[in-house]
Amino acid sequence: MLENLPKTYNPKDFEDRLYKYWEDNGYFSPKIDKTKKPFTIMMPPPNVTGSLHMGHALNNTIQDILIRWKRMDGYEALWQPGTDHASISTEARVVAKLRSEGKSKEELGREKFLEEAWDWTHLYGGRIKNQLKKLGVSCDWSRERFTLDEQLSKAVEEVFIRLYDKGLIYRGNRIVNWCPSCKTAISDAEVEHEDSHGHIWQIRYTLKDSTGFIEIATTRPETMLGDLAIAVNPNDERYKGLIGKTAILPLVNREIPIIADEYVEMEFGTGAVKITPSHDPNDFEVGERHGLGQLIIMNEDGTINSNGGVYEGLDRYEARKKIVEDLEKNNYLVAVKDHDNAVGHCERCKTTIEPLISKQWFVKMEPLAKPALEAYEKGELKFIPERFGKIYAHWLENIKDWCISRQLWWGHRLPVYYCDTCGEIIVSRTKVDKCHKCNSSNVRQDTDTLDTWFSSALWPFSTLGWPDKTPELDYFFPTDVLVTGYDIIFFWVIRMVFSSIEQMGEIPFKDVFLTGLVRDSQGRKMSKSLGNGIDPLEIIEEYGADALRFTLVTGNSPGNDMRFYIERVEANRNFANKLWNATRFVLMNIEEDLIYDSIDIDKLEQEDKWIISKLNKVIKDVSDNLGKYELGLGAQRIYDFIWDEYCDWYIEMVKSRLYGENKESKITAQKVLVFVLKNILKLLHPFMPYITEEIWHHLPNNDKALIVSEWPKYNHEFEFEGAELAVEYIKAAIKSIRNARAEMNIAPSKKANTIFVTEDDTIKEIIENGKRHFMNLASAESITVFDNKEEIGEDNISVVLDRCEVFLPLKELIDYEKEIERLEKEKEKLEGEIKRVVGKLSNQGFVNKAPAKVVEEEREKQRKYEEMLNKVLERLESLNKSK
RNA sequence: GGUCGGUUAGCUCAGCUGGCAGAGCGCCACGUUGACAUCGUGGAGGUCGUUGGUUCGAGCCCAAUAUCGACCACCA
Repeated sequence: MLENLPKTYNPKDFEDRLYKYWEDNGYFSPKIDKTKKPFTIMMPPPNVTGSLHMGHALNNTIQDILIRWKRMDGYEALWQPGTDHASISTEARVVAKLRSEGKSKEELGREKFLEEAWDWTHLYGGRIKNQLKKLGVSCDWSRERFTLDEQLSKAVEEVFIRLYDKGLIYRGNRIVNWCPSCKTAISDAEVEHEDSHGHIWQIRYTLKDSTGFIEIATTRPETMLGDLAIAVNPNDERYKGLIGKTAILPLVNREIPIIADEYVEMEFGTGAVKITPSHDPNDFEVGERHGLGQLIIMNEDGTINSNGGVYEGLDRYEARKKIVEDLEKNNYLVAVKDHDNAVGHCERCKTTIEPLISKQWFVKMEPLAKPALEAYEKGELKFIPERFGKIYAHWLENIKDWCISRQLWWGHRLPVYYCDTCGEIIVSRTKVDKCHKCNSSNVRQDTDTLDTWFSSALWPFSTLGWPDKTPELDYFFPTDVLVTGYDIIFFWVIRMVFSSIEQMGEIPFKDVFLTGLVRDSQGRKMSKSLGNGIDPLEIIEEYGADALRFTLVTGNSPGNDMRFYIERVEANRNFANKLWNATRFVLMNIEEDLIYDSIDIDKLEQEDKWIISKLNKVIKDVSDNLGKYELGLGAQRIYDFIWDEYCDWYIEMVKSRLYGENKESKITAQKVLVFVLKNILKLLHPFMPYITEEIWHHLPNNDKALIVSEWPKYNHEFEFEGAELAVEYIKAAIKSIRNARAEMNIAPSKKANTIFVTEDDTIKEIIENGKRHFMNLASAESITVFDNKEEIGEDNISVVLDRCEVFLPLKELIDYEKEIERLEKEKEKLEGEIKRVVGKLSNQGFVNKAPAKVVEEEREKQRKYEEMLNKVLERLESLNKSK
């Protein structure tokens, strides 16, 4: 007996130790080996100051499964890890921290603030890395990168300058989404629209010539302070006479023109729209068309500015309230109606977005989007599941320019300088002290930083050393698959694709595997505010990383949200325990000095061939599943094989040989036990890396770690169809016998002579060969095989099988009422089956058109069921007679 | 308004190219044989949301419909 395992599976005993062992041995670090194929995955960089949540656990588990599989399958597998500086959220946290200390970012100044931010980063920066390690991720930590690393910053700067030089980055005064809380512009992708129940106010503007008035409708009355016109549709008969006239803006008393523009929809509201070019994207365009100019009425914090007259200083919502009151007081307000519309919110802080005209930097998207779309349309870029391709394409087809400047300090500062003397804009790789145009030294760098996603868009190549030509970039790029949540397709996936095409000339990855959300057991999104988040680390602590990993990849399909149930983790922990104990059994029953590395096919017995043949199929299926990203199916396949075939049947079948006298048979069983177990461990390793590696080191003849062992291959020598059929027949027979005994309440300990009656030579042979199994697994005391039942007495339990009948002469235990009941049930079942089969076969269409194989199978079923039914009827008849 | 998902056992979900409906949990009965009670054996439980269609054959394909959900969207 070999070194034993502890009696129960306790993952805490070895998980951390094994992780260190893998890492210390450099197993996570691939080499550049041109004789081997690379396989690369870029880890979506978590926020540097973030902490591990179920979403991370899910997609990192998936990535780890793929990486471990490919590594074993002979690839140089690089999994590139790192973290993201997450400008807006990190900055918000540092600002909040400062506020709690009674300080503000402004009074601290840029330099000091950045010091604070770096302190914060260093304080929390290692946390998520250590949490990921707990999960067992086999990424190459020696290559860890951070988006603010010097190298990556260089890449950011390089891309900015290249795009600027190509005219793809420009500065413009345009309507942007402004977050009054974060006090920065954000991109369209960062705005979340949410339906809200609001109001629409109908307001009367008097005409200057006192000939009447015009009524407009608005959902944001406070913006009237910035009105520069009223627009109507040129085809609107109601207003034809008013076009060109002047209206007086209520409360403000500004004179504004009534203009005609196609943009106005006659059916909506009153058919007349107030135009506020500085605070609404549509109005902005109308304003441009009609040369209305601009009037900004709001400060960056959402309060009304000095252009708002008496309303100056009020928050936008206070101003709204006050303005409505004043309108009402002065009889300008005609009506208020309930009105639902979608309001934009800041993705980070949920504050309502204020559309605001502002001078910002933009990336011109159309030329970049086009090839990104083509890559998808040509099929170079694939999505799993496919439906996400449409979402990707739809976004690209409707893309708008990307606002990339942020009024934040934490991030990549724009490499842009302004000459205050001559107004020149200088974009430069190096610090600029003097204007190259007017030679003035009155030059200052732009204070803005870039959108975080601008740097993460470069992640697939910046982490490999770009813009330098590095061997890593040459070997590992492009990557193979991206695994990420569907919620960041717009933020990240799309931007990586076009950035990569633009800078590298090719797509950054071929496949995009999208995961769904992990929700709580009630189907709610896990969130901090709800307090319903489940901490992966707590789960790992209690059940082990393997159980958590297995839970996350089974029981759902890619791209679908999943509910997280602790019961499922428990079930998977139990599975690990099952494997653990199966291994203990094997270890208790093998010999130390035996060589287990080869098995001799000639010496294999029936059940050996059966399990090896089954294993062979599992190897094929799991490999296929992994290749198609069907991780859940693959995991399930191994689970079933381990539990239902290896543990429930093979181990049970082989026990008698292990305890028996036949030395050679025993050795063969021992070798097969170990052989199959080793293969199981390999197949399961990507899913449950810890337990498999731990067990592996207890098995004999293992010279290297499981993590770098070879992935099993399908082997044609292991196709044993005959043995498979035979063992499956035996299994079915054992189940039927057990069933009959259980229904008759006969304890398994009560052994019975078991008499088989069959004329079929194949069946006879199977039974003869399977005697042992009936004795051990079907409570048989002895086995007898007869050609017919004449030699058998009357007082039996009978079990009808395919081409065979089994009799258990347990006279004193038989309750004939029950036996009849049981057989009646059997009869009904068979009659139902026969009805179905006969129906099918009497359909000429089926017989003529279905594949011959299918028809033949049905015929065979008909024969089988009818034969079995006859036996049941016979049996019932004789029972009723003797009653 | 547009697009896309889900609807299968009591619960949560699988179900690959159309060919006898599956798993885990839960439930019922029995079980301490030296791997495992984190277990074993047996069992109950489903008109695959509804209606049509295609097909020899539909959980799967098509069309409607109901319902829940997600995403996109500048109707003031």
